[in-house]
Amino acid sequence: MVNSRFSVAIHILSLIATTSDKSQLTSEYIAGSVNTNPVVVRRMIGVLKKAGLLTSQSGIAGYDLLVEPKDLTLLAIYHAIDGPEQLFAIHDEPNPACTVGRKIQRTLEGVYTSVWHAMEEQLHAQTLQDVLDQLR
Amino acid sequence: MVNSRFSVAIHILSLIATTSDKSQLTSEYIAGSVNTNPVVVRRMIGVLKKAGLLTSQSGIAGYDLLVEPKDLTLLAIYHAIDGPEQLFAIHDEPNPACTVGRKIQRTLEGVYTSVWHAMEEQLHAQTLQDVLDQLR
DNA sequence: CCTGTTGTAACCATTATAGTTACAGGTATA
DNA sequence: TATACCTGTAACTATAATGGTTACAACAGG
Repeated sequence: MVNSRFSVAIHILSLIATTSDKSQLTSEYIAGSVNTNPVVVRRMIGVLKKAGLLTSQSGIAGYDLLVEPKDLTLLAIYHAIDGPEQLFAIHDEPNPACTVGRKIQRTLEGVYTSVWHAMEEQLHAQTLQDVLDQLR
Repeated sequence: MVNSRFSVAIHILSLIATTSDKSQLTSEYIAGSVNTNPVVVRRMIGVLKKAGLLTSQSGIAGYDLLVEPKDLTLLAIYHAIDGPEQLFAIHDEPNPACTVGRKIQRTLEGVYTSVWHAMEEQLHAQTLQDVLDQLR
């Protein structure tokens, strides 16, 4: 199982998208909703900021989305947090002297790539707005 | 990224399917091809055996597949090794007092389930025989 | 100035992973 | 039977990832 950063990122973006009172929207408040530490939130927000999904100003509470929720696909969020594109690890240095060992890595890469593409399609088909609609 | 057990399992099954000289097929030989420790191999084989994919006999070298490679889907292998069905972790106990926190878990579960189903389809569409064909 | 905030670096506890040692017990053969 | 080789499994360990935490510099606004 992959880490929970993707879930946390979606949670944070949902909060930013739905909270009207910006002065309320501090990293501490967000951390209270996510149930984690404010630093974890600020760290994640830093990543999302670098990816161009939102802005913030040092010293001032509040964050602003730079992309409309309906235009922000979950895949874009996934890329923003630099989630792994390979879901399954492939063991290192199988024996090249063996027929199987020699080609297994390339073969598995092919398999996993097709799996990954299927995932990508799903993530591309859903937007933050879809998530917000389901939170109602 | 998930662990490499799935890759190792496919590697092991490929070796068993393609090695004609059974007396050669020891856990040490397999470990040499996978590039790991014989105990890691035996441990994995124990799991595959419990799942009914192969047989072995204590004390005797060699393993036998119980399912034809063309009938063994990668999804079946994945289930055999009890791979996670949830790819992304969801953070624990978001704040129920918050609109987002209250519903985020269920919403994410829905999203991740659709993603997982897409993956399942891909894994179901490929068999061990397909892998063997690519190893040629 | 004082309070509250963001942005980061640094450190730590917990857990997962896979590698390793050790050994009990089965099998085959000289 | 003695020997050699194998499987099966428990137990331990080193390494790395994850996420929580402390600490503090820098900024904003009353």
